[in-house]
Amino acid sequence: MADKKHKKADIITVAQAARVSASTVSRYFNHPELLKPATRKRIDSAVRRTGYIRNRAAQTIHGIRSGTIGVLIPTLDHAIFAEVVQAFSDSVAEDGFTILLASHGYDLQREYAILRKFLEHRVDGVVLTGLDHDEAVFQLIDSQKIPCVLMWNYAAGSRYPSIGADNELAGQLIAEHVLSLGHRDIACMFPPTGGNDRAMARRDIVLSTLEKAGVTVPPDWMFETVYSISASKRDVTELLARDHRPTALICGNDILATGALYGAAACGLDVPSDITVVGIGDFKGSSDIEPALTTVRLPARRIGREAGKALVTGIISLGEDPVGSLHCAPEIIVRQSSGPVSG
Amino acid sequence: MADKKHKKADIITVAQAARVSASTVSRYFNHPELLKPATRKRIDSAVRRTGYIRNRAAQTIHGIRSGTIGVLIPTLDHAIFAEVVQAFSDSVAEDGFTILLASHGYDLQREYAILRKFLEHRVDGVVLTGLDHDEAVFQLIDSQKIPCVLMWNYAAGSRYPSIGADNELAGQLIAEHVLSLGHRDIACMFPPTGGNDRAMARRDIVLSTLEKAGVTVPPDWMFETVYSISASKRDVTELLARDHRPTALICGNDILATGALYGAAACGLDVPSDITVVGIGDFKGSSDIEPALTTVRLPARRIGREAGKALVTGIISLGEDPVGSLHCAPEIIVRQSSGPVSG
DNA sequence: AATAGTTTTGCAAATGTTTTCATAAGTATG
DNA sequence: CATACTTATGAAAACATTTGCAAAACTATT
Repeated sequence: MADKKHKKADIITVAQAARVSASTVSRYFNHPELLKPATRKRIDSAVRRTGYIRNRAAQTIHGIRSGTIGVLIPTLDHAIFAEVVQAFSDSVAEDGFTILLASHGYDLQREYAILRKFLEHRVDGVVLTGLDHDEAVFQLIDSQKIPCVLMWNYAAGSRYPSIGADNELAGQLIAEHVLSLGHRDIACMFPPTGGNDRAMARRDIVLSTLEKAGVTVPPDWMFETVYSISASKRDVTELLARDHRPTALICGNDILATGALYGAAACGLDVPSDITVVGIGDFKGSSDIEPALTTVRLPARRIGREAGKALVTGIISLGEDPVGSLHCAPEIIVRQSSGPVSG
Repeated sequence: MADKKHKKADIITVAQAARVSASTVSRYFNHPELLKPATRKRIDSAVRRTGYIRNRAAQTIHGIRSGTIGVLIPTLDHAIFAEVVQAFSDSVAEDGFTILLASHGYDLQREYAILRKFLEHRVDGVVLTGLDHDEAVFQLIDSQKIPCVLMWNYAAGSRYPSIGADNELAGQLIAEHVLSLGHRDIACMFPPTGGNDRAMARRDIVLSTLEKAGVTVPPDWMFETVYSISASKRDVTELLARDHRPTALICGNDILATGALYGAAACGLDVPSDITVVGIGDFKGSSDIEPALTTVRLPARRIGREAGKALVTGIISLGEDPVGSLHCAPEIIVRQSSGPVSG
């Protein structure tokens, strides 16, 4: 159908084909109601014949929105982030936005560089993951006066509107649950916390909640384990082989907890009668694993959706009513992997 | 640091601050070697003081590359796609490209619309997932003369260079493995195949491989199960409750196989002595689950990386040497979930 | 110190749009 | 059928850059 000429069709090509001026073609796209129906039809056919595709770059230099949103995440390799991004993308796509996606792998320096690149592309808004970022990052966003939301975590006084779950609350909920079952000999396994405020907040609150109840986690029951089922399985296998075993294990996320369940199974121990295992996140498989995992639900899809809606609102009504933070509350999900301390 | 003026800084603001012309500032970025070191320093400081950020949109209308690549996937919710995208993104980021990401949810109509949007943004190249797409999609890409690769699947005569695994081979490998263990009573569980050439190809080749060996799968042992651990667990629980049970179950992907393992455990059956369960994909947790899953590895990271390298090459050397297809061979991974037929 | 050659810089045109303003074409009113 | 509106269209300026060409500023050579 498309008469591919030598050069790609521009608005002038279309104008000539339709025997109108370029301005009229521009109006055809932006204010079609201003055109006579007959002209509209003529242009319609010309667009089709020439295979014209609008050039957003040319529009963007007029201060018109680019229709893109920059999404900056640590990594897609954690299923939960993939889920958030998917929901976010679907949400903003409804309003015609496309996402520019990049991951920094927990490297704050890279985050700054990526943000700059986003701004070069004149994104209409940006989403960062988590609350803590380099001060330079915040200043850059400030200086560009571009809408921004912090997704995934929630905190009342965040530097930009935050939309997500309160991680401290999540950690507290799971710690209290374990305590309420009577456990006192508790081990903890968290991912490395460098550059990862989420993991850090969770760990700290878990420990302080336990301490408030008079429970101290001995150093050799504190594991820093990379985000991987096999690493967790390995560490847990090692832990459970020792003479003195904890009665409960609190994991910083469901992936670690999954590995822990596998590790316990490999050691021939029963969960929860021999040991209670809990996670944080409520990832996809967590309800189906045997035994089903007790965890705290972080509503990923909802967070992504709400963050998308909020940012789009911020972009469309630029400045008018500033976007507010939104707490998507975490929720304790008690399943079979936790039970009262036996003995 | 950035003196935020009222309006955002443009190249002219910088030029004035550095007491040079706009052209010189442009050269500072694009051909710095043409400038006198002293001028360079002056501009450097001006850029810093004004907080100037280059405008790629303005560059792009000069036919300069936009530095973006459109990535079109079915969904991020399948961890394996997230992994491919992550690897792809990392790969092209090395050459300064940023990805525009969108998912079509297996809706071919939406795929066309998204592609158009990508082209409006003047992406330098596009990646589609899988081999089968609407003819209109291919024509659109043809007409724009833009580099394209088909990622994830491989097939010799694909319409555009394909970089991925041969799904037929993957299906054949797993079917042959199960047959080689002596199984004859075999059930199959595949995801719905509508609009999903990968799943379709896998299913068809599995069935035909079995048939070639004289094994026919009865209709009530053919499950069409949505991509979810719980759905699979449910269906498998139902299957295993029947009087006549298969000795092996071939699943279209590792998620379904994981659910099947859980289902078997819930029914009190032992894998593999009561039933062999195999998957396709070798997803992240598959090696750690108990029992570890026998599957076919589809090298997601490698595929993403190679696709990225190939597309970037295609973009940079536009036209010169056309990108070739690349087969990232699937590989059978025998673990504990499969065993010889007993009985 | 004049000349030729080289390096550095600026001017102006070009890129593909949108938009303001002005003009041309219709339409209703007297 | 002239007049005053209204509606539809075009011309040209504006947007933020890059780039070809020409001029200016150096350097080296005599």
